[in-house]
Amino acid sequence: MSRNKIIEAAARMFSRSGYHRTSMDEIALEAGVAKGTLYYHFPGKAQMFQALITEGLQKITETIRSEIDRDRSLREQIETVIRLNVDLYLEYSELAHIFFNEISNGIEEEALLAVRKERSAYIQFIADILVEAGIPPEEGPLAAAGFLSMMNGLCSYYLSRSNEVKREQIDRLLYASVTAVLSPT
Amino acid sequence: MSRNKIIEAAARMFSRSGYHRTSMDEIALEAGVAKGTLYYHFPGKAQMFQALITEGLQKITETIRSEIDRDRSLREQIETVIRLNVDLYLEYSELAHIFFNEISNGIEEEALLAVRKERSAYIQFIADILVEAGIPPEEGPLAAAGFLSMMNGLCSYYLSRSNEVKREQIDRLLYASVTAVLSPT
Amino acid sequence: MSRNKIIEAAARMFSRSGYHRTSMDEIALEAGVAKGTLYYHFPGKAQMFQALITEGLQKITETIRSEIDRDRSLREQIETVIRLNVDLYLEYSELAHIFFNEISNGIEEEALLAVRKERSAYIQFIADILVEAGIPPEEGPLAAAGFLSMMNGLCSYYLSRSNEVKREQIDRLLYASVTAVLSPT
Amino acid sequence: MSRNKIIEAAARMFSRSGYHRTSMDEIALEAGVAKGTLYYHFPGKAQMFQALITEGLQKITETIRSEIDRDRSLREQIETVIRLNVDLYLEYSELAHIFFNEISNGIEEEALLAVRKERSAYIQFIADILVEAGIPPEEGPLAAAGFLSMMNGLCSYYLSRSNEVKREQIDRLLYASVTAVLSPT
DNA sequence: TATGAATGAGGGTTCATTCAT
DNA sequence: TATGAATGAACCCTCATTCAT
Repeated sequence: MSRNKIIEAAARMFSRSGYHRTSMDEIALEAGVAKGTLYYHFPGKAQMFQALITEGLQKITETIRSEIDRDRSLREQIETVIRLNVDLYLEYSELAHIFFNEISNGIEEEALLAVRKERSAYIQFIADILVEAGIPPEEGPLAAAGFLSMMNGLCSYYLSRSNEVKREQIDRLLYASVTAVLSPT
Repeated sequence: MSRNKIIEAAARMFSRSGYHRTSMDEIALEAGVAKGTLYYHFPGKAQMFQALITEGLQKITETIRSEIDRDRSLREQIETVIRLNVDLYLEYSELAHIFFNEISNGIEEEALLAVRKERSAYIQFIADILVEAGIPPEEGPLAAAGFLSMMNGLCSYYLSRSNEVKREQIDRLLYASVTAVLSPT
Repeated sequence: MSRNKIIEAAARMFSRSGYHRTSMDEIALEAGVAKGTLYYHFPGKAQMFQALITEGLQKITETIRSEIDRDRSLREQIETVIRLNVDLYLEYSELAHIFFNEISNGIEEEALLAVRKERSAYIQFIADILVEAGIPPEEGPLAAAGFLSMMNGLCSYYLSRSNEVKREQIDRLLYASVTAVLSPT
Repeated sequence: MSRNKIIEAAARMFSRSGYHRTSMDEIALEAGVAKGTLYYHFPGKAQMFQALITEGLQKITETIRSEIDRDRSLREQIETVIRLNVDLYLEYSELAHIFFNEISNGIEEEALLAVRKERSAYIQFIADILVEAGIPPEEGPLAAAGFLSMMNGLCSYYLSRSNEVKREQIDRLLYASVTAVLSPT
């Protein structure tokens, strides 16, 4: 079906050039369909982006959840969450970047709200894991937001200076931060 | 002089609506000058943004440096760095957001590089403080990048949910993270 | 049969939103058929409009003719023509409006000509009645065109200002105009 | 100034092809300016149309008013109003047609209201003249609307069948109608 | 007889930038 | 030093129509 081709093409293009730099023409070209086809499947650019985020996050949360279940110790669980998030970020860096940060720009209001909701849900998803790991419940979402942003920043830095930084450092710094928050002095 | 009026107007508008949502017309209107005047003082929008960032950061680094000098203990210095950064972020949130994240969009290459350089310099500036505070030198920049991003995320979250979160929590979480990195287990 | 459902749906939609504001999607939706079905029954939008007009007018002229036959006096006949025309206009205002005026827009040439022909025929139909009522034959069509347009304008005005105008005024003004033309000073 | 060139070009194009059939590209081409220039002078197509109508009507009402003042008898005044309106209609037929009828289509709400207001004002302007000539005040606007629509229809018919109809017939029919309304039986 | 996914030409609009004054 | 009219490439979106099933 061309809907999938479009979603995938859009993910590629957004991840490569960002939301605004990617034109509908380019997405159509990349997907190998006519421009009008985009509008047959999605009401507009913003809603396409929204669908892409929603459907992507669903897969991601499912993956993380199932991987965590296999782990025994708390430490392993946290390490898995970190590892999977970093993996995903490094693979879809630009898209993840948009998801975490760039949202507020020129996206249509309704779709923007939907994406924000998606983001809140993901933050809550991470927060729940942190709470289970021992963080005070009322601080969970904030800590999760901080964790994800930090990851975002570390990965960005890593991608632009991969010669100076090793991948392990990212995981280690994140792990240190998280455990610091878990058992505050 | 018009130049200052423009810089200030641009800072206000960018901070209010973001880089792309702010048009040159709006900046001219806000500054109370004609559109052409913008191009008399700056080669283009990107360069105006760059000037704004450069000049703003100069003031900021100076402020932080002088405030730190007054502190005695290491702990006080770190707390000051955190406090000042959070203060600035909360005041110029959107602008800070752009500075830390949104850079990759549709900004002209050359100016983009210049802004990235500024950002690297600021990260290095924070890194130097962290190194002085005990972090291994080769990890300074990455840790600083992580710290700034985390602050970014925490403040964003705080701004959108100020009823659920207290300002103190931000500082505390940041402090915990930083110290965790300073003395890894 | 689908064809009828489509014609009726189209009449409703055109009457509600006008020819151009009504999309083929909307007609299909209103008719409860798939979009492709429209093109199974009609070569295109314009031809659908044309069919709608042709078939509608046939019913209308038959109605008027049979109603007139029952009347005895000239005065009654004229009053009946006026009353029926106004009734129809007020019921299918937008459609009637299109029929009388809006034809010249973006309708395909051939269908446009067909609709114009229908309109001429209807004008001639009214003209014949007027001639029978005493108007000079060479002036019949022009007078009929004037009569129909006037009705059009009066009804439009009435529909937009129904609180200021009474339905009877329309009929009265039309009657006065017609009789003035019948027996010029 | 190019604003005038644009208004004139738009009047020509709208008058030739109607509002919807005329694209902004065509107007720009006809005016000899770049497309963007249209948007420098007008917020959009609808507002351009609105400006065109407003400014045109101003000239027209002024012309009619000054010409009427020279006439002595009531009869002359009415004849003048008829003559000038018909003249104008025949010169800018399509534009006048749009002004009187096509308004309701795909024009932006706000501009649409403005044009409707303009039309109401013009109807009132004609109504005032009719009232002065003896028509009951509460019937003035309706009669004026009827008069203008009739003129519209007669002129349209004349333009499409100029070989069958003489210009004088239009004026005569209109005069007969008006006087019939002035002194109802 | 009916479907609906796919098309692509065409339309209105935005906006950073230029330049004569 | 400053202006603002003019530009035009780029963009998002609409919609009548086609066609394989």
